[in-house]
Amino acid sequence: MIKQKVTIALSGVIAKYLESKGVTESVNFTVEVPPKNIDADFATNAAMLIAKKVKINPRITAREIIDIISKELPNLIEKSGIAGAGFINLHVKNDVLYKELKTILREKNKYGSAAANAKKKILLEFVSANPTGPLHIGHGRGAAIGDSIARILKHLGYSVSKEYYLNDVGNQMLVLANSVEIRYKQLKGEKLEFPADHYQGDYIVDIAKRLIAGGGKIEEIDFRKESVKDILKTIKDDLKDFAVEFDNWFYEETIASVKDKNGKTDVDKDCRYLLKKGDAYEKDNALWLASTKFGDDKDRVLKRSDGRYTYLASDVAYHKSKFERGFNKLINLWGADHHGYVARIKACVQMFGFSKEDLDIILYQLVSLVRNGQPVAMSTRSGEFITLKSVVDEVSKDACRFFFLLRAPDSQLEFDLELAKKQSSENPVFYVQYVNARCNSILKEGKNRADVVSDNEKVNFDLLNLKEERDLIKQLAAFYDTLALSEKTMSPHHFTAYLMELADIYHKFYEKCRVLTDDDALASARLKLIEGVMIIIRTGLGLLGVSSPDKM
RNA sequence: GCGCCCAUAGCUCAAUUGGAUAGAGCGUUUGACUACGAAUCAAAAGGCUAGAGGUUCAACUCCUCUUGGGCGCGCCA
Repeated sequence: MIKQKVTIALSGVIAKYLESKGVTESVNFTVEVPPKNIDADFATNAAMLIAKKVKINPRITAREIIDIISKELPNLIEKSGIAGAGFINLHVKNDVLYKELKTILREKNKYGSAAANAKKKILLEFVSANPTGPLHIGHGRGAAIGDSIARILKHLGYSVSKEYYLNDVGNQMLVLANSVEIRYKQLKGEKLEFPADHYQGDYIVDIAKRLIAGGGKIEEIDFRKESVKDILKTIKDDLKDFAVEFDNWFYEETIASVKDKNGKTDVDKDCRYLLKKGDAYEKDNALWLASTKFGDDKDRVLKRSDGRYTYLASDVAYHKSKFERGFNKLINLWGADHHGYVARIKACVQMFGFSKEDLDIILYQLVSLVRNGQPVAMSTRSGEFITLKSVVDEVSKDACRFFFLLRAPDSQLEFDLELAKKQSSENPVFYVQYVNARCNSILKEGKNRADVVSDNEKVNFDLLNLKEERDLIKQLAAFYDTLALSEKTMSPHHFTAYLMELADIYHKFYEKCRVLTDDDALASARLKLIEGVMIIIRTGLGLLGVSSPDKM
């Protein structure tokens, strides 16, 4: 958190400067890592922003601020200078870097956590694919992004619960049950036509086969329950192989079918509540949600004129239950094809007395599948889908997750199956994992030496003063910034970029600086640096759900 | 027709959310293993950030329009 320290120290300096100029308002300056060609650790745009307010040349303002910095922050800033239109470039003292490295060595995989965040209870809902078939590759992207966001938020100290919402009632389930039943009968020798609008996949036949193997009379089989159970097991297994586990599986049945002693479901009660409150109304024999009151384009039907509820009614009750269970922050990760749904759900949480900021909806663009440049059609109904499992089996869990997390959620992702296979040997994930393997070898070798010092307090960190060593420590500390950025943007892809850059800096250090030199003191210090690299690489890959093998 | 997302190197994508000379990987070309792992490193080539205006000291980033793609717009889920 070096950058944070610099930022805090600078705000003090700048407040002082503004006061001396008689300015009462504050400026929203930034501290950033300058481009590679600039020789400085950090840069701030403060002078340019202040110059505008006090109407002085920014370079003069910068000069005056630098004077205060050198007087006030001698323990933090080694030197500073003016560049370009009025940037202030800052070199931090080496001691600051060493102190941060020691913090990493001490806190290990907890580096970057903030205990104060624990009181925020977050419910992260993702995947939530209908249990009508195995997960396909698009669900895989959602699973990778959602799981990684959960890991990042947990690392930051938040209390996070991962939830899968299961649409186990409704029309689709009847079609599913019927699909299995027809296959069942066909297997039993009945000559039946299989309807074109039913689920075509082979897994339907597999379920029917298992039911036959289980014995029992056809009249006694609940095809809906059995099919959901079967498919759910497949989904859970596939997710597990993808290193994704949920804390809770929320069945739609519990709010839409389960009745209390008065014969009412949660959906009944919530709709009545909204009607009473005036956020729902009756028209044309149907019950409408007055979502336009909260910015939706049009009002939506909750209950059809024939008395059946819509899918939305369940979803309204579901979101109410999220808050009722004590969560004060909701995050929904949806495929971009659901974007039309955002306004109405945002409206409904507000009807229940929460602010629209309490619900964060992240949309991820769908994956378009390509094989050798030819688009592959993806539809659960057609049966022509590529399952998550097949891809994971083909390119490995680590490569698959890393690949999905390489891109920002809102960029469309083209997934070429042949390319993915090819990348199993060239994928950047191996570039990052290789760092860990190399470090591990060195540490192992280092343990054979009796002369190295392992006590953090006795190691002379001052010996780490080459550019490559400073760069490496700075990058380790930037783990902290990457966490903050990922939280702010709700996107894990910053971590793949960060880790690749860390790997790059490490490999350069490796070429330039031999760790196990004859100089015991230097070897000891560099071994500590290696230890720090391993901590960050392992923790960072862990946030992506990617493993860190010691050998490759 | 309306709405949301996107357009950056030959390909797939970044760019610390408005900062300095727009960066990686793959692919192409050239070099480096007699010390800790060559799954690596060093170097070259590759760009009018789709186009046109505007705001700003500063625009890939914000605003307007145009073009071209993806998705959505049901008393379906």
